[in-house]
Amino acid sequence: MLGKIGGNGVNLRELADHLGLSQTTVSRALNGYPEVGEETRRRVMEAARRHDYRPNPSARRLATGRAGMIGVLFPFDYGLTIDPHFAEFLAGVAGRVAETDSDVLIVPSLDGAVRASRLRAVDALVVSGPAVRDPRVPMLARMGVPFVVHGRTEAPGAFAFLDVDNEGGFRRATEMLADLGHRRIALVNGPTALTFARDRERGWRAGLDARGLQASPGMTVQGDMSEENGYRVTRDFLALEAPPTAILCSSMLLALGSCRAIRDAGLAVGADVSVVAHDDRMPSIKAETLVPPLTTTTSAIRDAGRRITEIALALADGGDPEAFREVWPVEIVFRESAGPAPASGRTG
Amino acid sequence: MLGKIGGNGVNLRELADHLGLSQTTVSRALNGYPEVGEETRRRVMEAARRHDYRPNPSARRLATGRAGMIGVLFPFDYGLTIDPHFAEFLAGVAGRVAETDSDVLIVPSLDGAVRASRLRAVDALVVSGPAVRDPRVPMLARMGVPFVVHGRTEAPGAFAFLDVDNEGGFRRATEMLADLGHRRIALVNGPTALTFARDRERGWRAGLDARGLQASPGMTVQGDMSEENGYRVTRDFLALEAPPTAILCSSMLLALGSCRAIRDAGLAVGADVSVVAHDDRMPSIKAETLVPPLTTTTSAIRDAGRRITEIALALADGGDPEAFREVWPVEIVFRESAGPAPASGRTG
DNA sequence: CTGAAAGCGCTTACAG
DNA sequence: CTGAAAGCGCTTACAG
Repeated sequence: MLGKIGGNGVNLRELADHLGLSQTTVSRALNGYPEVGEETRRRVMEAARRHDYRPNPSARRLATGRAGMIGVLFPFDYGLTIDPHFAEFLAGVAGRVAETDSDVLIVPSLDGAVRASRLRAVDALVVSGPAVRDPRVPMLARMGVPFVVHGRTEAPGAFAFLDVDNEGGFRRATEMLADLGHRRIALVNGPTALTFARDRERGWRAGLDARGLQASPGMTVQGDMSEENGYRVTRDFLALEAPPTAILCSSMLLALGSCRAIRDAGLAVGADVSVVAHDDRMPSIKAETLVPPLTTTTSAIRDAGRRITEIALALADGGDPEAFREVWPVEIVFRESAGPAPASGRTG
Repeated sequence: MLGKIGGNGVNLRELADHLGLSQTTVSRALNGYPEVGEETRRRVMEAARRHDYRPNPSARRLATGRAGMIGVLFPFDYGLTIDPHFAEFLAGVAGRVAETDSDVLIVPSLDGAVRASRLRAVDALVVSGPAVRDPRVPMLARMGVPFVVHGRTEAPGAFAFLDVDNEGGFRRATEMLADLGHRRIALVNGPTALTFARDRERGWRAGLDARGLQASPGMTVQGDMSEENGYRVTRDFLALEAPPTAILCSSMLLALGSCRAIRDAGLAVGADVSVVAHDDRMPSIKAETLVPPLTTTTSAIRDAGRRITEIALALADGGDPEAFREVWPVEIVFRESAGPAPASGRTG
């Protein structure tokens, strides 16, 4: 009883019996094999439709050895604050998978024997939100599951990944701010245990360095990617004796909080304090419609989800991981939230 | 080759041969059946560990008839703006499922024969973000797949659901604002094709009605649940000849935009225009840390995800859908963003 | 173009 | 407490 799922209609044998054909022929007709007679195929298709025949996925998987599923591993810090960007990323993955005959399996964590065994149910895995030292990557490599990482990690081996150029983007943004006369440029970052945050900090340092500026330790803070944290951190920055005149934020939500703190301090975003944020292009927060519109480093996370799924699909088909190591450029979109440093800011 | 997944270790037969036992006994030992000898079980467990034996999920599913998977249907409006709340909801679902030996399967849409057939791979389904007239619900009922809806829908039949009292929450919030002297209370809502938005509008109307106020058509707007839309709608409200003195927002993101528009207009949130928002308790935007802290109607969407998963699990075990029809209360948390109507507001 | 049969890797009555 | 055997519902060489 329990085992009967989905109103359990007919199975292949019953359908074949009904048609007076063999399971072989019916199976071939249904799966579009060329060697089936025109008329036979028509009859089979028609009967399948009429009896609402739906093949048992487990049986098919067992017979073919293909799971027909792409797994998605939650971001590394799952459990605390699930990053809202993940929804957008997942939408990209699911949208692409929906164009195939596979499905998406969510794998919250790799802990536990049960969970690990479940990985056999998957043709390839997408690892989202990797940490700099991410234990999941060597674990997957050891298990021999094909996988592709959204971002990078320090594990040895030529695993597949798709990353955006976080370091380059933040380096250029920092240089741009320096070129606008800013001398104290702060960075409100995510947890640097995560690769994207580590790389953005590197970019920030490199940018300062390139312009002969000091990366003073008090000028970067890492933490939650929340509106609240953006506010709190910025408020503290502005209370400094020598406050930053420009602030880089690792997400739009952080930037929203940052702008709020700036206004609360009676300052104007853009004029008194410049703000540049990284924009993953979540439709729910648009940089161009804020007031003032936000200057951003940007890359569409949904597109990354789509592309990474294509890689996962290719790996599932036996593709070579080394062939899939992509770094997408990060664009800088200049809007009004970034401007020349105020006069007082130049004297540092 | 292709079919070989996850480094394909030993299978049950090989493990049994190696141990000099039957597949029957090994299977029973592994699955914790009581009739296995103490010593035998130890040997089996040990060998399984040493050979990294991981049972083939498809074979197990085929044999037992249980999929070991809970499906999650994307919200109705998937494809356009995927609601960031969905990430939080999914975290609740995935967290609860992870405590079982099942997994989460994402089902973006019910379109297409392939997709529909995939539903057989699932023991029960969670339908998120239902529309008032949601074609997916009758479709699932017809197919006989056990399912539970997050929210309600108008389909006939005693399907399982878990909803929060959107109507009651917004009714009470509206009454509260009216009791504070507000006469023009606006509603910035999501698309009323979706049940939660329809119900909140109903609550708003009921609240106005209860206090003898008119629900003028210009005082509610539905649309995207984005920061931008909150801003745009509120800006338009404030440009009215008789602008609202209080605004209800259907999400925190809308409220963020709304507050921004209010401040842009040179007005103070709380003093000049009261704002009340619905808070699903996304960790990334906290009502209590905004300035001023936001008065909210609130219910934790992650908890709903957990509970709805328990319902889905129960349905998968043959539970009666009629036994699972829950409406959770919506609390009102009073903070500083809502206050008495300004003097000019009382004259309407 | 069609079919009989083996096989995918498990679980589970049934028998001992 | 253990095992031989059937069965879950497909796919796919192999033979014709």
